[in-house]
Amino acid sequence: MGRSPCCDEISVKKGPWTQEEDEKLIDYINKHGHGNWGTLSKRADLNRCGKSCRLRWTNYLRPDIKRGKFTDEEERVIINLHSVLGNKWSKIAAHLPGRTDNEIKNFWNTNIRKKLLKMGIDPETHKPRTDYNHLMNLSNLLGMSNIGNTFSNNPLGFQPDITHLAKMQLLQNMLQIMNTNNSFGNMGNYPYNPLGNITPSLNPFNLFLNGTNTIQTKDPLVLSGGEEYNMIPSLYSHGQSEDTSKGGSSLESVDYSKMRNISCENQEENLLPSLVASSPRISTFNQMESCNKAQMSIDESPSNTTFDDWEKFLDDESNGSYWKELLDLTSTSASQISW
DNA sequence: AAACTACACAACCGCTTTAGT
DNA sequence: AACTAAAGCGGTTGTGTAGTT
Repeated sequence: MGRSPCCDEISVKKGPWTQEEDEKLIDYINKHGHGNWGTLSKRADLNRCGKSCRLRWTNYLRPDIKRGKFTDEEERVIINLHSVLGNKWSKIAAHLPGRTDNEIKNFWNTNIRKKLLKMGIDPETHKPRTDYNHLMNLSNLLGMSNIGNTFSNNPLGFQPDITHLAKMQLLQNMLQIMNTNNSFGNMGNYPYNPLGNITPSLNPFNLFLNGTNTIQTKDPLVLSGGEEYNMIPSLYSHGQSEDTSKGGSSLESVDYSKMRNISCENQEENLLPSLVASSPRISTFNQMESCNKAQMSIDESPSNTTFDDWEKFLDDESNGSYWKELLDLTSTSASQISW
């Protein structure tokens, strides 16, 4: 299993490919196929490393490569697959005809990743972020936006969707924490109690209610989600649209039901927008496959945009009293946890 | 207009896996 | 089974460009 000989031992050209080089490579492969990449570079009169030739061909020159922006549906597929497969770009790419692993990886790192972070979702675990600094920032944001809303002229310049976003994130994070309450009750399994140094009177939910942050910590507190909690709301949980599943899309059919760790028995009770596995990579595929596909809502709920359902869910109630009620409820539940 | 910044994407690097002997 | 070369893969870096100050 030795390493392949390094190209820099030979004096080969590096850096961006010229049009002339591209033409030589395309011309050669069209006539002879690529065969051995190492010998190809010499035969095609390219002063390039074989690896470089292969990469240029597979990532750029191949005729079946799909160019242009990723569609919403492609984005959704990528996110869903990533939640199951992790950074297995080539495996993800296998489900997106015409897209290369490199392209998907770049798209993820420059686009989706940031988008998820902004929404309070950890792009690695696909769980809501639960570090307290993040929650406190949201809390402050909410508090400030409430102040802003009391003035007709909105001196802080907050836009409604900022408030909206902050609420969405708060809700997610609260649900995440509530879902982990079993773990808190059994902290013996954890190396430390993440909330051990917060006194009961400083129940974070009470702080969120007021939009204030009175906890002073030097270091960020990180909550461990543990392995046991079940379902969390997802902002991107829809699988393919109906159109796709009927073959209306060029995307290869993806059977998410075989990939996800979904707690089937709780499925019917859940009134929240559709859900995604909270810790998919922890679960085994056996568990995933034990779920009856018929119980899955993910492939049966077409959505125009990735986040529509969550937004509808949040928009359905008038803001103030609803959120107060919800937060009160959440606070009560949370207080039963040993803070 | 110049300098700076952020972003997108192509390409490289080095490790792992696969296939052939 | 052991070894090697080639291919595959994922993380990282470099570069061009658009947007902002």
